[in-house]
Amino acid sequence: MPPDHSAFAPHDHAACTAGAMTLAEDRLANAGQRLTPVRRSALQILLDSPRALGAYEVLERLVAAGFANQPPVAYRALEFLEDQGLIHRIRRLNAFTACLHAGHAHAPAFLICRACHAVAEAPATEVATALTAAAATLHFTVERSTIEAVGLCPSCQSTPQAVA
Amino acid sequence: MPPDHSAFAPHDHAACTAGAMTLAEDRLANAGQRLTPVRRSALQILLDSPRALGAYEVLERLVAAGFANQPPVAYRALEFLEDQGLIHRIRRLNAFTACLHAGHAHAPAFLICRACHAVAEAPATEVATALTAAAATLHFTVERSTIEAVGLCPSCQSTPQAVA
DNA sequence: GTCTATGATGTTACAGTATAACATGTCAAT
DNA sequence: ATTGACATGTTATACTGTAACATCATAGAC
Repeated sequence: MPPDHSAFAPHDHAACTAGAMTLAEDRLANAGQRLTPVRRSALQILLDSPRALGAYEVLERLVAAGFANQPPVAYRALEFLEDQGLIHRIRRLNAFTACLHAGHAHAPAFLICRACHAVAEAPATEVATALTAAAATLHFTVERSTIEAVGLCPSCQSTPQAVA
Repeated sequence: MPPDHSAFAPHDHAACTAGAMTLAEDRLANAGQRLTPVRRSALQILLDSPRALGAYEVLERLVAAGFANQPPVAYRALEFLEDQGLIHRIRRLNAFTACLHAGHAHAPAFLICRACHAVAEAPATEVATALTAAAATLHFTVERSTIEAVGLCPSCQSTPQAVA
């Protein structure tokens, strides 16, 4: 993995997704969970997308793959995948993105480019630690966290199409 | 202010809200912005609420105060107040909460109790710093951030009604 | 004082996001 | 074969948010 490996840097995406799918299969097998056709398709759809997709965008693609055109079809698959840690929900975008590091315990941070709408997952152990510590001073125990940043990715900083 | 001052600790809430309203008036006057009746009401509604309110909950209360029962009435007031830093949007809840520290530059973290649904604002300078640093390793520049944690507040930890 | 530009509000209509509830199907273990 | 648990199909609806345009109020220019 190159030192600056991230969704913002060029990389062999096909290899990423193939690996992620294999990893997902292993993880689910170990957890006694089933990667049914609709779940597998939903995961593949997100792996194939360079940006986060809304539930209804995922649904469109699922329909193209032969599934029924009903919101619960998409939402159920997405909920399952999120519970299993295979995808993440980006709250600011009402969208979902595949997790390329499934398997690591992680409370990742998401970096959302406001110009090109790319989303990258950043390692955020220190961020999560700081958050847990801040919460502890109020005697609050953190179970899950949402950490998202909006800004400009490397490419969009150079090409100043960057309007507010 | 007591050392553990927070939304989770008992305090003179009426004094808080009165102070916050005064502060809001000052800030808006300095910024050349107007605290119109609907904006003032919306802010008061959020100040009076122990928990974050959805836009439509705010709208209900605005209607009770004599404003029109139309979504834009609430959304416009809320958007204005958020732009001015007087309230915050909690993305995980699709809800809004008054800011009791308006005036300080801050990228606060929000602690959401999953049992009683109280929301507290935690000082999060270190969290924001860590996030900016993590982003910098990917050459991403952070402009705004969303930092939210779900867990258990002090009261709900003691009284184990705490179901998942 | 009245004109006018700006911002705020009223109003209609709709777009987008998400879930409840119940029927049906599938599959594995007994 | 039966059953129980999980998964899917299906209908309907609830919740969240915004576009677009008309009207109104306020403050400053003259």
